[in-house]
Amino acid sequence: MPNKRPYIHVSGSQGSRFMLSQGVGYAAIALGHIAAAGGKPVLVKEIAEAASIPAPYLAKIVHMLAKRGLLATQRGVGGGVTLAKPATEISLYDLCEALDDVVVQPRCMLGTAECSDARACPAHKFWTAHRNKTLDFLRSTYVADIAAFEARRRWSKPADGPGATSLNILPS
Amino acid sequence: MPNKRPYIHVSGSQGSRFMLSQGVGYAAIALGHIAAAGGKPVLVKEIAEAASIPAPYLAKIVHMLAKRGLLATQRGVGGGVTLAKPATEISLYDLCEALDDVVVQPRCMLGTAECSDARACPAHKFWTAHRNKTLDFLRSTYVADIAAFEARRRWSKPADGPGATSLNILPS
DNA sequence: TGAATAGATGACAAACCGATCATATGGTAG
DNA sequence: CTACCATATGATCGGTTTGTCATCTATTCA
Repeated sequence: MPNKRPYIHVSGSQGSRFMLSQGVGYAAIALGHIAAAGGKPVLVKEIAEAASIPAPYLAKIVHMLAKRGLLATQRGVGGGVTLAKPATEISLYDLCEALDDVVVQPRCMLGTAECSDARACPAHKFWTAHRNKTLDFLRSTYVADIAAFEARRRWSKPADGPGATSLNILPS
Repeated sequence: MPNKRPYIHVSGSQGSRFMLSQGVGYAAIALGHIAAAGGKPVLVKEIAEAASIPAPYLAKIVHMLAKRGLLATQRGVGGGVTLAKPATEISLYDLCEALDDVVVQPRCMLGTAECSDARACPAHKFWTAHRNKTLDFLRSTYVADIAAFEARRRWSKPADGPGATSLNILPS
């Protein structure tokens, strides 16, 4: 339905620091779709069309997630993609790990190589605490939450106020 | 002196989401050095050697910051780089803006194009609050703070505990 | 004027991410 | 066995950031 692309399509790496990689974003939405299907295999093509994600690229992400044990794929007629474990047991953090997002690697905010509690950069104290909050969110947000959020939004009025934005997905 | 490089040198964009760009990190440390010189012009080469930053790359960053009005450069004998305004008036946020770091651009955590209060992605509420804290830190941390932090660390024992890590640079 | 100094500038390479295309491979159904 | 379907896989491309190199230009000083 939406011919306006719901993703920021950027050729090249283009940066985008301070957000998850595009791949993890795609994965999060895709797994939400798969979870919503309730165990029935879903085609990569279907997901790609529904979420306006480039299909060949999504196929590679799906393949990687299958290799890492988060998805199960089945070729041939009647095949498709299913979750390899319950939607309540796959967190955003798991997706970041599986897709090697840099957010899971401890990095200095300023890029210094030797940055630790013992030898801190000027931003170290802030960044350590801030990063922990990021990881807490990723570890406590599950594919099930994403599916529930998307399902709820589908019943709310689009572009609605509080109904569309108050969700249990939000810690603190 | 340090032949171990204090920066993570990565050829290529390599990602590094969830930190500032390498350029902003270099700029922050470089301006700390310049501020510490107390108004005397500092050579790009000196800064580069002291901080183990690639000199030609630093030269470009310095040039950009000069174009944006944060630094003043002077060629010829006795020349070098000085701050164009007081160290207490140049924030990390200013550096990010001048160097077009993506942190200053509002972006959805999951990369969706249409993400707003009205049409939120599952991470929107968390991310909005989290991002505001990031910006608060950047806006309230100044080149003067960096210079002071580096100066203090120089007097502390290297790799020391609380003395080296407790600093006024940390909000909350 | 000429030499030395120091930043300015442009060309270019490497690495990575996002994306696309074509083709191979593994399954199911008849 | 054959046709068809759906994922698997590899080649390739464009764009961005980071980094290197060579050269130009501006300034100072003798």
